[in-house]
Amino acid sequence: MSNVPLPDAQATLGALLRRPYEYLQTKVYGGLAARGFPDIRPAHSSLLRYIRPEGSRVVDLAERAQITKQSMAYLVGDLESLGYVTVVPDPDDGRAKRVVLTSRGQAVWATLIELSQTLEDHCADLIGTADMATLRRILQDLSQALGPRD
Amino acid sequence: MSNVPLPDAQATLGALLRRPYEYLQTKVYGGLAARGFPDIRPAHSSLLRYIRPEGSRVVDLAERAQITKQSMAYLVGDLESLGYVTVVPDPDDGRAKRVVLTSRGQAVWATLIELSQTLEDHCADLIGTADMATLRRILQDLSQALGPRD
DNA sequence: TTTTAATAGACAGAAAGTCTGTCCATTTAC
DNA sequence: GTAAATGGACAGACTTTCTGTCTATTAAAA
Repeated sequence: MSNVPLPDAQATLGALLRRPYEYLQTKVYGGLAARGFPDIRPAHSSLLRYIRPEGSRVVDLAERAQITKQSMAYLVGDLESLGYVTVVPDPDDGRAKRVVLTSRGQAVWATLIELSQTLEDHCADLIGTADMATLRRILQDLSQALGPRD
Repeated sequence: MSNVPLPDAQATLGALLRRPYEYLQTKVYGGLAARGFPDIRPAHSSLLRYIRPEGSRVVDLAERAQITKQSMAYLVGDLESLGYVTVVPDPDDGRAKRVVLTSRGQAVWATLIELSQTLEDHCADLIGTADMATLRRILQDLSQALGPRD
């Protein structure tokens, strides 16, 4: 009687988005490991995605990554101990510090972007460049429509 | 000199996929909480996504969700203690057990699907039904092209 | 200008969710 | 009928997140 799980949990929009997202995630972090950055983990992307060239404060990073400042502070400490970032005092605010990428941090950042591009090119090969362009366009429209922040 | 973070980590395909994915995730679990299921957490979706009406074994769930059987066993134990699933012996295999949704589990499952559909409809309103259909079509093609499993 | 608010971060502790490693019971294969 | 494979249980660890509290400093208000 109870044939409940069948309108297919695999056909939701969320499921469709998850598949390529996890593919990219796996390939990117695998690629980083293969290129000499085996200690960079997915959690670190919360910092790497939002850090600015001139350095960023912990609160700002936390807010953009949508996690608590304590969680971001943990990631900063972790990446600091791994040699990817340094923390320097903020010249404009005695309370604050700035998180800055070391040269190794810049290297990992550049590799991240390069891998992302390569992976996207691979996907474009699979579905065609026209569809990839359309996919990007629609996702961008959707992001915009969802608002800059919830 | 070092203007490294600027080819824009926010413009990658991964970033574009993440935005709507996290939106859906937030809204779905918020919606579940609002509808009387505040104890269902995102991690539980690894089980809820793959459980079958006739019940599923832990190893099967783990394999489909791409986590270890120990991790899946943890989720099973958790959902069992919350009253969403029960574990019954597998009639065909003395070693095995079957994880089965309780009626409350079926209720949360149905609510999950309903929320997903409502959210997708909302997105379709934002970008138009034509674009939503195209988005689905392309994501489905991409999933297919990426292969059934890595 | 002093007092009060808000802000940036540090520290402590806890919890969720994942992993590895080991073990037993049962089933399948030779 | 023994050996290998399989489903699951148990123990322990680690990562990543959270809440709560605290200090130092800055900004706002009196």
